[in-house]
Amino acid sequence: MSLVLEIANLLNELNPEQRRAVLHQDGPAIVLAGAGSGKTRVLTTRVAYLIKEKQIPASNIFLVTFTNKAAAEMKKRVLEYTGQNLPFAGTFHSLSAKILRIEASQGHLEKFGLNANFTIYDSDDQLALIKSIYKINGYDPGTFKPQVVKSKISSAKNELIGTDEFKDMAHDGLQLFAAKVYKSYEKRLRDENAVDFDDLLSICYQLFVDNEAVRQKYQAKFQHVLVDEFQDTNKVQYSLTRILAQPGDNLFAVGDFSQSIYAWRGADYRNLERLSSDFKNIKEYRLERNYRSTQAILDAATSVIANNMSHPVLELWTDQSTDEKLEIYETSTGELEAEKIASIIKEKYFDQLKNIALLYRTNVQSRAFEEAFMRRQLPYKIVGGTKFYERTEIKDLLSYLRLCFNQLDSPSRARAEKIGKRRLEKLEVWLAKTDRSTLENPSSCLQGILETTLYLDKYDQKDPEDVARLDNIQELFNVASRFENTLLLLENIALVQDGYLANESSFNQNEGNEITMMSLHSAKGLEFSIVFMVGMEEGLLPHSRAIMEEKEIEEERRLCYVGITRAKDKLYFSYARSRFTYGYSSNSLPSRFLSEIDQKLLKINRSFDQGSVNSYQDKYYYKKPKTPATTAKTKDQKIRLVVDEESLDALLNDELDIREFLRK
DNA sequence: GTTTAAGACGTTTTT
DNA sequence: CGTCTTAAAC
Repeated sequence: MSLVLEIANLLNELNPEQRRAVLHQDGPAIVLAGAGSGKTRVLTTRVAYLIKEKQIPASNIFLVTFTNKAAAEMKKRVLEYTGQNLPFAGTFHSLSAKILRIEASQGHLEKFGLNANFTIYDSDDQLALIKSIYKINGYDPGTFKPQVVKSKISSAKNELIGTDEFKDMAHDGLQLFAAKVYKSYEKRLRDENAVDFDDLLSICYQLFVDNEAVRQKYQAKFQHVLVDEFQDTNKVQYSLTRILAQPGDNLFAVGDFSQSIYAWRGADYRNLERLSSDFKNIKEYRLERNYRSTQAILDAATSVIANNMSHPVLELWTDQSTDEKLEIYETSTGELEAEKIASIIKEKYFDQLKNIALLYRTNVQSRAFEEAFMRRQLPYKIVGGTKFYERTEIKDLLSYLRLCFNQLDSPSRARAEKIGKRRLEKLEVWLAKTDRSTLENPSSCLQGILETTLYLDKYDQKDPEDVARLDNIQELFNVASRFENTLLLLENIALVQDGYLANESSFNQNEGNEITMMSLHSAKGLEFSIVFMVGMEEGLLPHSRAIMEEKEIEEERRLCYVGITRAKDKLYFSYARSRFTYGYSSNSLPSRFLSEIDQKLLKINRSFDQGSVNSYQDKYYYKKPKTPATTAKTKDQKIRLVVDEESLDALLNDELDIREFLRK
């Protein structure tokens, strides 16, 4: 008996809407898939359908996602369904890198100054390169910060804007300056046989545009192109997708407007709409049945997101009815907010901590909760934070490793010089007399580096922090031993930033009984039985940086929507009436998003604890605006402009910076 | 080359 | 209030 499931069985498990999408025939399709509507299942079942029913070879399917984790999950499921591996399933970046490696070895990337050994620069390397350009040219880092210039260059590349075009478009000092740096930056990359993250996509696209033979080769190969999270594509990703889908236009794009939360990285949800105008014959499918949350949670999510005017929203529904309300907790201060949540968890959920997620807008908010959890001995883990490959000791060793294969790699050289000039000299002597096969073996290369440079001498066995570093180095050895070739190891590390590959065992879901804490951004794609959305305040969610622009408010609202739709059974909101930020304590207002939720769905718990403020006026809160987009805005603006006595005093006494105050 | 102190700054971060 | 960067001092 075969372990491989029959396609009919797979189709049987789908609802009619899902099945219609999976059975889409040739030509372009767009699938608007709401949160928790089973989009991964639809994508993977469709791939199985293409392979088993349509006889499409697995290697002729191009399946692209945004994270390595999502790609791994889909590959796994397709393997279960069909018994076949998908060689071209991955992230935009990893798939582009794969294509570039192949073409570089054919000499097709010479015009980009790249040979088959090209190095991939990560975000730190990019910054190092830019700083080095500043230094050489005597640019002042105070006038235009390297970080800002870096992001300008990055967005230009994502928009497929070259150095000349960028210069022509520049109309202010910063842009003119960035144009200069951009030009030198590109030259340096080419001279150093290197690409940055953005280049992986833009050079791949450029190659397809310039080289007809190469383009046709891949267009013929990839008979079907499937894209996940299409609302998060940027211009170069959109263009790549389009060009690869030709000539058959067998493009299957899955996405959800309401979950677009990466505009600041160039993602443009309008790409979903653009599909409909670029492909006249496109078929649209909608998945609105939700398998995750209770109806109350879905109604809350929908009532919030319905206030977004610039994109369509889905109406999620479920047959899981419940009369369980969503709860709001108000406390007087940020510290008490953490105490309150910690005590609720301790009392009600002590035995199911692993089902709990605590979500916040900014990472600094985690601190108060960590302290409160520790006091009550509630175990927790934080998702995000410093990544494995971003640690000093790992980056140090990686720079040595990279120098073994590309001596032109300036960020690695600079780093190695910083570790010690003598160490670097010894390394170079060793490199000259060591044969290629030793270098290509990851373990012996690393071993050789450690023996030559005496790098481990930097650390003290008695210092606990250093012991942790030594452990990390051991972990790097473990990762290295799983690769046949050092170059492959380096490429993997460059493309897998979150290091889940390094900690596979600990990454395997929550085996321990711990509360999971993370930012709202990190929570996308996950689900938890019990969710706490904390810091529901104007200034935090929506973030103070976003409150001036309606467009940005809408992105914050989508972020709120993403948070709400993570919850399966129970959802809590909390906010504090005053909060310490940047050393100042300031009064805060409940988030406008709370007022957008139907009151009937909510249970409000106010605690009139110590420090209760008299000026608290509940008439301003929790009133659903009649015509959301406009009244909500003016009402909130009115509130914001009121200067309370406390702030006024502080302002007059110069204790409070006016900008600080206006930020709220 | 390493340590220390003053100074600046403060959202999110799939690759 | 913290963290990180940079300059200045050992």
